[in-house]
Amino acid sequence: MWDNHTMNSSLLSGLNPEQRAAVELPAQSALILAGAGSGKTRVLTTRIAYLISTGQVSPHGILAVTFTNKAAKEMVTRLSALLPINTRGMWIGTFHGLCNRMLRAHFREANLPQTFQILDSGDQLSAIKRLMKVMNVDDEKYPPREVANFISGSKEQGLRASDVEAYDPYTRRKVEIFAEYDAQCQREGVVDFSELLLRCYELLQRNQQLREHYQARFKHILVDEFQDTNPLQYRWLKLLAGRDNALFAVGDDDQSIYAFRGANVGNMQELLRDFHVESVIKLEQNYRSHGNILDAANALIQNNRNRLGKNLWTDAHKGEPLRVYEAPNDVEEARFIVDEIQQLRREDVRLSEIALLYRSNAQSRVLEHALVSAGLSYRVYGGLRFFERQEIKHALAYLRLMENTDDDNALLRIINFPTRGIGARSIEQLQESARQFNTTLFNAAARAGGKVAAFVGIIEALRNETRDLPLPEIIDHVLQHSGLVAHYEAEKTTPAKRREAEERLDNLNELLNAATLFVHEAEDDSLTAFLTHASLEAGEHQAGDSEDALHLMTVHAAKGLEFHTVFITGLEQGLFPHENSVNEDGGLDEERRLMYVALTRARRRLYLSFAQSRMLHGQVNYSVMSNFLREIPEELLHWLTPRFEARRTFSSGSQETASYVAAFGAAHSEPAPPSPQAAWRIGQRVFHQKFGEGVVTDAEGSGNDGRVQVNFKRAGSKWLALEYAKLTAL
DNA sequence: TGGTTCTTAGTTTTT
DNA sequence: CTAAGAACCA
Repeated sequence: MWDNHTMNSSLLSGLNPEQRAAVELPAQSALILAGAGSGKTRVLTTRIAYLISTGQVSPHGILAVTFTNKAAKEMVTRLSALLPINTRGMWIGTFHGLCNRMLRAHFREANLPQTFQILDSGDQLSAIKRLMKVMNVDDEKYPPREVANFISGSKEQGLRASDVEAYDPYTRRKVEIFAEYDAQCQREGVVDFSELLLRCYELLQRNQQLREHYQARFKHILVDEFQDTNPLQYRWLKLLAGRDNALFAVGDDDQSIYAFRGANVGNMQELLRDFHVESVIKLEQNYRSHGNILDAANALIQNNRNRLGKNLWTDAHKGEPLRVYEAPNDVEEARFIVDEIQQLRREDVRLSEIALLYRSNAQSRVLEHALVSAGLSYRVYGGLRFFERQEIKHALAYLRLMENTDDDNALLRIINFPTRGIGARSIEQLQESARQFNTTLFNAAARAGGKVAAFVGIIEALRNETRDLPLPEIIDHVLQHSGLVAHYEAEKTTPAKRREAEERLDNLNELLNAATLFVHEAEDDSLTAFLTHASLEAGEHQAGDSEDALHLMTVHAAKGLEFHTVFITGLEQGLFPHENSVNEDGGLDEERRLMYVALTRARRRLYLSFAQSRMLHGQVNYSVMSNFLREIPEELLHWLTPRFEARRTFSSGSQETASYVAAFGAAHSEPAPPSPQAAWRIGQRVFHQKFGEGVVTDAEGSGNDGRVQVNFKRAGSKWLALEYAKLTAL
């Protein structure tokens, strides 16, 4: 036992009054509105430490939920630093991780096999495709992607197939697929991500004894990033909280950027009502950014309706203004960024302290190209993750099938990989026979003869040979004897292929390392546990983390991170905000929150850049500056190029114009002659040199400064800046 | 069965 | 443009 008094004073020292109030709240439900950089994680972990050290609850009675494994890990790390306790047995994890834990503990009650496997999004998609083939569903009319979203979306609303109300034949068919898909998963002993949550929710709902057990246990439930919870997650929390437990939710409605995937910010309002929350505490003091950056973020986000309301402030200096750069095109934008980074390096800013953010992944290309040319090292985040690589998925499929022969998904992935002469024809026969005998593919394969039976022999041999071996040895054995290693060794034919094959072999080796590490760190070092780990933690990044490199990522991926310098690139209408979002309701607001997240990533320096034209889908696209940039007060900005609007007032031939053209000539080497046409009318037929014939469908601005939307016969609908696009009336 | 060419689509995606 | 997937041929 330690001295409560000293422990508390050291715990609470350094907290501001609001943070402290949040930490010291009595045991009742609360909502903490925590702005960007306001010390949210610190409050969450200190709250846990406080509850434990004041004896209000034992570590055993805490349930702490996050969305990412990274956040969960960080919480554990920080907690261990605050308190001399063993965090191992504590229930701190992601929604999915915790649900998995409960389902494993009560697999019988949940009607699952002990070794049930978890399908990631890719596995789920292939399971759906396979099923749709069996059901004879037209995948043109029902794109598997959409069906997958429909199923996951329904589950995230807490709905089973039988609960979905379908009023049209189209939806009815999707519901049928949904029902069949669930039946298939059940047969095969697998669960997808949303099933993990729904199954756990149903388990607690139906099983009074279990529910009461956990309700009695978790007196304090703490949730991070509460604005990102979906309806099912919220119901799960409500169920566990029951009538008496305290739900401590931390979130920021202004940083809700996952509504497109089912997150429901409305949960924050519901929480206030359902839990009779008396204490809403706002954490508005920001410890991250300089004043100008926060002022810009505040000004921007004020344009959103339906906010809970919050304004960030800081004790820090105003700092520099935000630097704005208008480039003639995407390549020049990248070149500018490279120049600035080289300058920053001379000022001793480390590369790893600089982030290049963009709205969509495709934008990284141009940037990467410029960085490679300049010899600057960088790292693109959010690419293919370790456990999602083809060769890793293959290796895992062997392991999964050994563990659970009902897993048809796994079987289909490897029955002919490496190739062993089992083609589409044989597989079809196998599926037919499995259906006939109402059994799994593996069982059907065992009855078959020839190559198919040989495959069954391979799996059974692997199983027998690895029985009772430690995990890394199991994996090593499987890699060697499945033929995977030999397959990739044999791929080393041409130099180009050799590099690829070597990389894949390296990754397989890395899988072995991952398993070794896992055995050392995990409480449960069984194969099942490792496979679960592989599904739930697709694995951050491979080696090379130590190198000083720039960070390239989407704005979504940047949430929760911070950098000395941030470049927000591609600030153009149609790109950011993205045109697809503008049509969805609430879409523009979500885009604005995304911009808010982007702005608040920067500690000291922020660059905002946009390009007049950019290569998109292989065609040059012209666009105008993002409205989000217009929403930032002028006095916070420092334009590195002449301001967009200012140029319009130039009279031709003036000195200013001449110097401007000299400096930024690339895009203006062929200044568009003033169009004789004063304004384009909607419905006007026009001709464009590159896109051909089209019809004006919309117009903005006036005269030569505006832009028009033209629906081209060949090239589709486009927005064109009249200043640059040469349109002829037809 | 495996390599080729053709077609088509192209936001964001913690698990 | 370019990457993935399907259709297509050897």
